[in-house]
Amino acid sequence: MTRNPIPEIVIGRLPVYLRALTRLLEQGRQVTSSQELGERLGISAAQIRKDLSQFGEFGKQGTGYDIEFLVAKIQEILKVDRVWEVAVVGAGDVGHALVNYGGFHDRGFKIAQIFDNDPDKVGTSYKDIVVMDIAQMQEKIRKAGIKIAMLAVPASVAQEVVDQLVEAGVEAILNYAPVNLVVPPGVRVQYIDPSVHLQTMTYFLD
Amino acid sequence: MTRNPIPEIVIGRLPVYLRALTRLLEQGRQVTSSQELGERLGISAAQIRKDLSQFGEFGKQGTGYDIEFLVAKIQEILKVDRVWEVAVVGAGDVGHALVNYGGFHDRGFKIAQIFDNDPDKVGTSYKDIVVMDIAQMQEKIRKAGIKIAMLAVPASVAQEVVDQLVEAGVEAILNYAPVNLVVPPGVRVQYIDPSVHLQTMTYFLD
DNA sequence: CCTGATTTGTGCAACAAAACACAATCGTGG
DNA sequence: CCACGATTGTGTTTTGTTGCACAAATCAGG
Repeated sequence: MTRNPIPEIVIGRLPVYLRALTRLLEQGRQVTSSQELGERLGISAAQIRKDLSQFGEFGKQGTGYDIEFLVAKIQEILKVDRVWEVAVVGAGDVGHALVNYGGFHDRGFKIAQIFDNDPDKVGTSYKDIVVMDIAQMQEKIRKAGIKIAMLAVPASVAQEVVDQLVEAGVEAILNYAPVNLVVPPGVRVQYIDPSVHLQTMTYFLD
Repeated sequence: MTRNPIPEIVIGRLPVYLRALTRLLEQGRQVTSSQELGERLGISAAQIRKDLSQFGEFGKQGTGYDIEFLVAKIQEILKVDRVWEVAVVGAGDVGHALVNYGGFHDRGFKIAQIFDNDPDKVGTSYKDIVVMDIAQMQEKIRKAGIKIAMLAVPASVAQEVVDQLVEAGVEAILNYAPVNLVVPPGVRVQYIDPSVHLQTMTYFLD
């Protein structure tokens, strides 16, 4: 039952469910329950059931959830039942690690383009992808119809690059630069800043 | 004024405030308001005021907040008014990028130890830190009294390493491995998984 | 010293999320 | 083919979070 506006917090949990379910599949499991999943994720069983029920009835009473089926459903909901081309901006250590990372392939993403403004880097290859000049970024992204970018540039130029990305049609940005970004409505940003993550934990240390 | 149990969601916003305030300081600003801060962060002014008021009265009516003072207060609250030694486990691309990253220094963290199980990597230096064998991890971490670790190992061994870290006294883990970790009460985990972050955004794409 | 423009801190109301609890359903084993 | 244990989906209750609105405080200018 595709209900009206699904809370964003629910959407945020789906990738976590998906990751755990995929792992169960790899372990040869065929069926699981909200209880088992909840124990593994530290989430209540009721919450998992309610989250999933927002999108349909995927389980069987008395039995649980067929993992393969549920994985397919969540992939469909999250629109990762396809492969999205992604652009990486910034060919420093982070950009390098992202390009080398093998984990995107099975999860709906493929790094298609890399950009940097350093002439020494432009033209070199990361894996089988040639680093392009950031001056060509907008044209290349628009031409390829890329909607997703990962931003791994210095904080000082992040906002400027974001403005260009948005103008080129990008609608989802994973930001590794340690600054808040201002984007127009309809464009989403997710933040990865190790210091921020660490600082949320130090509060609880002695 | 209520110093009792502060909601975790509030704690999670403080590092973001801190980052923005620090940036304002760098720009030479001395005073700001909840309204200005809110506009920059996409958060309501009321929320910022309420969050901060959980810890004390840091602003001045009619004037706003003295940025330097507020930065100091938030650093104190988050316990990043000191420098925490951090251990990195896994000397692959991610571990490498973390060690090279210059952004920890001013934000309360210092990478003090790196571990890997690859004999080819053990003994080599990343920056000025020598990669140590993971076999010595528990001893080294315990001896140094390290409470914070960043985990950048393959998913298949992540839980096993975490168990060792916890046993060695680590209480906060920033996990780059794409798996959910099970930890005892009192130990905190934060997750960084680019695919998960991206998948929360694809839902909203066309 | 008074007035008006700001801006904080907060009580209260509105909204959102999580937990509870249970009828309905399913599969199994006797 | 019946009874029982397991498990879902969901209406209701409980708990938590956010937004609103305003008194109180502050400052600048005349």
